[in-house]
Amino acid sequence: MAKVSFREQVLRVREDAIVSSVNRLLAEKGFEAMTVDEVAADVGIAKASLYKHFPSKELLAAAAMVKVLERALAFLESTAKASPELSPLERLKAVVRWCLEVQLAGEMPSLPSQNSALRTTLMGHTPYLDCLMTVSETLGEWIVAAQAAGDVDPTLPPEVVLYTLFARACDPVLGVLKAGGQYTDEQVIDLLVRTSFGGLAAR
Amino acid sequence: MAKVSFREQVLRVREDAIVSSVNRLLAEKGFEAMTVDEVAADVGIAKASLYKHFPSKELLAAAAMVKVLERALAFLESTAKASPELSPLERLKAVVRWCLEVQLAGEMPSLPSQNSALRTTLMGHTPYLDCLMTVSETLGEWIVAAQAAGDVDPTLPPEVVLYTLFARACDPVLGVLKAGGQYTDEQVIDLLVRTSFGGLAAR
DNA sequence: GTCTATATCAAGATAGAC
DNA sequence: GTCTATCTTGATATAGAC
Repeated sequence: MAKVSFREQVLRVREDAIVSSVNRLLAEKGFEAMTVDEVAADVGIAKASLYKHFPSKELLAAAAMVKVLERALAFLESTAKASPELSPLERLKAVVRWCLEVQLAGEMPSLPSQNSALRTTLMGHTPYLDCLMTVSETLGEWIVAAQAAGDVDPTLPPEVVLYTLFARACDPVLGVLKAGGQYTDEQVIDLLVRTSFGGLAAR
Repeated sequence: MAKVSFREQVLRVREDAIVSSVNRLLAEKGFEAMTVDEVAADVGIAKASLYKHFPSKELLAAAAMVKVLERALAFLESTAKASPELSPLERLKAVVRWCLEVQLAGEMPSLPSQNSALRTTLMGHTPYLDCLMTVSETLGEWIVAAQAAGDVDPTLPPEVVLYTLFARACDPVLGVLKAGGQYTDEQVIDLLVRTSFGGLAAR
């Protein structure tokens, strides 16, 4: 029993290493440009071994998405727990800030919404769907609460707000500003949080 | 002289057809998923003929980008000319609206900012750079004017406003709302213009 | 489960006749 | 310039030994 558990732990650690590599490579190069050979080389195992753990490139990406969604979920829970005094709007801002930080750290996998093989895999991947739904529901509650409090525009459909927040996870403006090199990471994040919630128009 | 001109016209028409196909396929599937075979089949010519016109897949994409930038430029000029009474802010909103309309029409090519071969080609493609610069300069003037008029947040760096506007050309929220099917095209566009300029927070 | 070696195939690009 | 046929490469995936 102990031996089995040990082996399972070793497996888990290895798979964690794989998913971490995938996560980083997905963030760096995107799904199409990332090759399975690269992943194997990055992890330091043979490609065939990799395929024993994850039977396809699409499932590799799915695992990476699950991992980042679990991280997001953990952040949501810690925010709700550790900072109950924060208003729903402040929480939503914190979520966007977290998204941008993860992106800046090169840990936000970006998947093409157009790739159909990948889409099919994701739509059939229960852990992914579960995580995505949980995150969406939590954010949805915060959004509705923020609207009720008069902090988020109540005339916007909540789902539009939700999608707009999700889109911050792959906002190309972040990379452009970062590449420009004339702002610190903190300034870039502040600018994007401001434009997301405050808009471009003067108040 | 007349004969040469005629031949050149035929060539131009053919290349226009090619670029139109590329434009549509890029909008539909993205750069990586679009294959040169598809383009050739769509245009109705052999692949080798295609390569006589455009020596690489990257140059095909560059031509598509130039075409859409030229369309954008024409829109900017017609807006400035036909509607001199519009405020700079209203013009900027019209530009975003135009971007979203082109996207909804399936005519907005979307290129991955990560692909390095493509990036290299674009950065060496003078017509592309020229068009991009002209568009950027025109928009930049409108942005500064809108800030001076107190309509656009004057505390935002103009370039941040510019990049945020450019990003509307590949906003994933558009596709998600469109796919949801519960809004008309006009409603989707209105929602995105509102969130872009007004932000998510209540006013 | 891990490895080396290989099958398989899709896609960018080209040769050469007309 | 257009075509058919082919080359070449790179990448997903697998076979089979240990």
